[in-house]
Amino acid sequence: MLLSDPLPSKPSKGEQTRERILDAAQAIASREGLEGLTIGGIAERLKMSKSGVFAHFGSREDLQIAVIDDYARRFLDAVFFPALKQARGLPRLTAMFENWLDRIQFVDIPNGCVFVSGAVEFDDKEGPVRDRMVAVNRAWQGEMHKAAVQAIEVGHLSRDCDPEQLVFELYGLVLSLHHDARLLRDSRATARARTAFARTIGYYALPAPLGQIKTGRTKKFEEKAAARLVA
Amino acid sequence: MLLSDPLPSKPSKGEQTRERILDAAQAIASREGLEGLTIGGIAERLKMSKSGVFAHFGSREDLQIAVIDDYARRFLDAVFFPALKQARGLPRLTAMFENWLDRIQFVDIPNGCVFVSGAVEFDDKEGPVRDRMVAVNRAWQGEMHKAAVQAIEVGHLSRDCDPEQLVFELYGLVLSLHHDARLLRDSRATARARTAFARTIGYYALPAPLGQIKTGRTKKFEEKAAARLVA
DNA sequence: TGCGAAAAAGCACGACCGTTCGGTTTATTC
DNA sequence: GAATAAACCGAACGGTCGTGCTTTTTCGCA
Repeated sequence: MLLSDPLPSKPSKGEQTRERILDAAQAIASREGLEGLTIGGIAERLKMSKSGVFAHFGSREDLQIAVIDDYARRFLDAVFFPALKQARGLPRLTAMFENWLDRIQFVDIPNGCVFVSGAVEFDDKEGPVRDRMVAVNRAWQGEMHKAAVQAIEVGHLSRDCDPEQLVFELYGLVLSLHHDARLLRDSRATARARTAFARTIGYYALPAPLGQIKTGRTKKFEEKAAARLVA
Repeated sequence: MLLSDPLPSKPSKGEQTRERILDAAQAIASREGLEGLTIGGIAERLKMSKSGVFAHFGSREDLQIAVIDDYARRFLDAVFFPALKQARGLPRLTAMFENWLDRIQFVDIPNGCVFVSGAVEFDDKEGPVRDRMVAVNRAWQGEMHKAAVQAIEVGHLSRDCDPEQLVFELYGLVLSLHHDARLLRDSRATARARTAFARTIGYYALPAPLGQIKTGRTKKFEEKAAARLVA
């Protein structure tokens, strides 16, 4: 990948501001939730007119959906795809969780997580926004599930381990972290999530090679991860 | 406790409708969240005028706080106080979690949980509503913590068990249950939470008396619990 | 039964919401 | 540089929100 993206040769004016709008919307939705996202709020932040902002999306609903997609893209870019560089099994599963923790700690704790707030806001509101919310959620849980299955297949985790059960528990750790860190402002929450992850994995891990599995968190890895989070 | 409460001899008309308002507010806040709670919505549901509803609370904020307090009272009545009838240690801790699961399954899954939605809605909004939300949350986590400490003291759980860590993990199970059951509509979530609870407790439990500890869930207990949930 | 107080209603206000529309400015293409 | 298209603005509409005021209805009690 080159420094200057060659594919879209000239990002037109409209696409440029569309990106700026999406950025602003992302920032607002993080703090106020998808329901707190208003056209006027974006316009004020961007010093544009409401109608100017509105014209880029057919409706507020389409804007909310675009924010969800945008958030999902950033999330997967920072959490999932880098983990694919790790070997199948526990290294990859661990990398996914660790990247997730980093993302939560450095991005979602200060700003708020659209997955978490959106899940609560739309769990009872039928419609296309909810549908998209469910879709991206299932996609991420599906990747976690796949990684867990691979960890069983390669012999890192016991065959007694139910992958869906494991995903359920890991997801709960992140939700509890989000809850304690944001509502209760407990700075020890991240450490607790990490401790619980180790204990949970340790329970399902096959005893023999447990201590030998490398998680792939080298110094260079850490640096790259930190750089990704900024973007 | 008698069938007819003797203390407030005559519930005045005002207090009666205040209760009706609180009931309606509870129902709406469960589905729409505390931010979706509107004076007009309550008035419509109760076939009253907006101003008639408004007069019972000085402001919308006070109404939201009243809803939080009311929800906390019902929650503790259904989940916490009945568990105090169980012996200290694992029986009581287990009863608290099981009552919590029942509450989630039969009340919060269909309607939505104010603790969960409120935590997300107000984790970034400074003010008295957030403060109250934090207070009731700390109170409940504090009771869980106390029960965990007692379980260690009486020798049901290992001294290596960090009570705060345990509360963190149990809270996560309930959050994950709420997430999967409400957003993804996965009916197996309750079973997963129960499985994870057993595994977590099993990890910290002292090996010797584990199988002998009674959880106190007799048939009569189940009937009483079911009756409580209706109220 | 009547009277004072409490409760509810009626009405209006200012603020903000998403959305529409006609006109103006800016960018892109020949 | 002119012609065409895309981008943007400003004003306005209908609607909902919380919240004050004033009036009417209803309740509770002597």
